[in-house]
Amino acid sequence: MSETVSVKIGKSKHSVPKGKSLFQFLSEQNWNKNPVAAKFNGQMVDLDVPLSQDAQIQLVYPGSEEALEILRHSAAHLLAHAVLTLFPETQIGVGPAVEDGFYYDFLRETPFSQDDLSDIEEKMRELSQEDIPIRKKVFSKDQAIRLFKEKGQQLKEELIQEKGPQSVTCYQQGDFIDFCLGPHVPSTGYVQHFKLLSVSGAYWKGEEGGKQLQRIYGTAFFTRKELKKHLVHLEEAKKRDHRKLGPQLDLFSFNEDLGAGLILWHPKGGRVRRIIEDYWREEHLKDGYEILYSPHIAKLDVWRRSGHTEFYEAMYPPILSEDVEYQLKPMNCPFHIMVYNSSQRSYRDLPFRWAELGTVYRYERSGVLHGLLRVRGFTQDDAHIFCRADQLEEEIKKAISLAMRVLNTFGFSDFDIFLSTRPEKYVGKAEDWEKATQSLKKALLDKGLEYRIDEGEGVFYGPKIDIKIKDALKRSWQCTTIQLDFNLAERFDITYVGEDGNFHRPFLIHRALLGSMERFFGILIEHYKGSFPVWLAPVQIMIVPIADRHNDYAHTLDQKFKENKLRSCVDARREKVGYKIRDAETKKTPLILIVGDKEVKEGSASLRIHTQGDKGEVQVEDFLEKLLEIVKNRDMSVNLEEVYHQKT
RNA sequence: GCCAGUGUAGCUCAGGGGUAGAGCAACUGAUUCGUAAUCAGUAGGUCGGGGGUUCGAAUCCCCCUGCUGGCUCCA
Repeated sequence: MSETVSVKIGKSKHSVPKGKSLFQFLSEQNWNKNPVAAKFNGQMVDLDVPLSQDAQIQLVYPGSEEALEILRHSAAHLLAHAVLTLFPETQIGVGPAVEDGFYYDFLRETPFSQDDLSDIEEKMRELSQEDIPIRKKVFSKDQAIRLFKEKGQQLKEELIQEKGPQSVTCYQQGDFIDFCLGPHVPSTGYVQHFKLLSVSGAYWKGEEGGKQLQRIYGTAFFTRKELKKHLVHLEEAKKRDHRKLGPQLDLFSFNEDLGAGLILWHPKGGRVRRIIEDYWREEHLKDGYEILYSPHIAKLDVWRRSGHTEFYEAMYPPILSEDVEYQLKPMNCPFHIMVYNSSQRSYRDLPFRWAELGTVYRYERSGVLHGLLRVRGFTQDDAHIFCRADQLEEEIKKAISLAMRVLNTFGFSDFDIFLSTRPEKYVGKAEDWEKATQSLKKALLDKGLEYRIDEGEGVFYGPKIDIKIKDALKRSWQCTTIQLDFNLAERFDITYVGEDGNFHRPFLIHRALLGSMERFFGILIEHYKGSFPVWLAPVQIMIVPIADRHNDYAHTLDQKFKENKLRSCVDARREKVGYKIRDAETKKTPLILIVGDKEVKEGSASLRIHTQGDKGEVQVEDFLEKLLEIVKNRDMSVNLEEVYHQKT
């Protein structure tokens, strides 16, 4: 008589012969859905787990995040399997599932080419069709080391040596075996809808100076449809690429002769930037900020004192002037602190809120430069707040509100907020850290904002709040940061005279809302796909006269708009209307006004809205009034429909 | 910085040892036109820069530079 165990799968109870694998049991039951793994008393396991004890089992089905991660992990194994089949001399590194797919690192004398990639993908498909069972194997550490040594897999050998426990789990599919914790899908046939995307370099164990490996990236899904959707999404992202749209829309450019990471803002980009800056200033003044200006260089000693020479790598070498070394500024902080220290401050003066659009220069290594998002010269929307302990919480709240208000206006309403707390190595007093961290938490709580705590992940000089915004494609971008700085406060010995007549150290809050003008502009371009809302668009209205005889009227309208501080333009070229409209549409002009005989006679214009098409005739005064309202309110939508009733 | 790929007209791309090509854009002319491309013509390039191999280099090799995908970095 064989022993049985009692297992509860979901809500149904079963009595099963002890030791039978879950997979086998499910097959016998003709389980109609296709799980990929299971949770055995809460622990994630493979489906072929032996049912050796009474257990509560939850099956993991496609559709869940966990299942997708398992699938992708198995896809990574399939990739390595294919690579070793085609190129047996290759050594395999590590191959995890990542955010949008998976990768596997390989060590090989000749790097993989694009052609290799399609061969590998082809081989993966073959192996998938063979539907090879994936089995978990447990070895002793010594056995495992010997096994991989025999296979010439030194990287794996090294990994097991370093990380392997006494009993080492491996996964085998056919003649491919990998050191891995799992779990995995039951067989290679589960991995069907995948695509290899790119090859790149990667360092062994992520250590710079370590061995250079070849990393192959891919993605995998449970259905063809999902895979297709993801690939379309990638295409969509490409179409929004600000590096493409920027020069196309004549917003900015780079120039090889000028140098890498240095931006040329064109007139149209300059317009948008000015509008952003004007708005930025307006909001800051509302919140009691003062605007500062500071130089682009300072004596090297300033940066020695601030600690930047010591902690900060990304500085350009000093410039020598009359035997004194000067340094191009990578930060604005010391300047603001010097303004603070320019006179004795009283507790009555605080808080100070000082903001500056400060242009800084950082030596970013060539390989990290990326469009407007990572450059060598950029303008931070910086500010420093000096306040007393009793003002701290209020000041943080104000800064958060300002950030939210500004970001909302630009059309961002989806945020990820992070609070980083004290790391092991830190400067300043522990009690100040505690006080500051509590204030940050309280401020977030008060604002009703959800946030995640990165325990011990703070920078050495103070706790901070980071706000990441999500754009139209749900991609996350770091913009706002609100940081306490105990380091500079001490190094520059900032003080105020308190009510008690003694010197006290104020809290120093460092904060940026948009991050940098360049970066934020890049994000905006991608968010809006180059089609800016009316209040931001470099050209808001394109006036299109149908024939030469309508040019005068077109110019009259143009003049009227300009007098109202609107950005309009007349396309008086001797081209057909269709041509001019197409041109304006390609340039993503939000509003197009067409004027012909009828409009001249009636003092009207025919309105066309970008991507929405013909909206019919409008009365100019009426249109102007409504447009001004939209611009004044900084209405994000280009859609005039709600405020504008289409004439029939 | 590292690994790999890549740079031909303003843009998109063809040409891969034997006189540099197309479409769009630009310019000129004709067309005066009603909601995403009118027609014809003209001009435009040290093929990213430098060096080498060769009778001859856009093409092959080396160095530099920019860009792209990653890695590392982003106190």
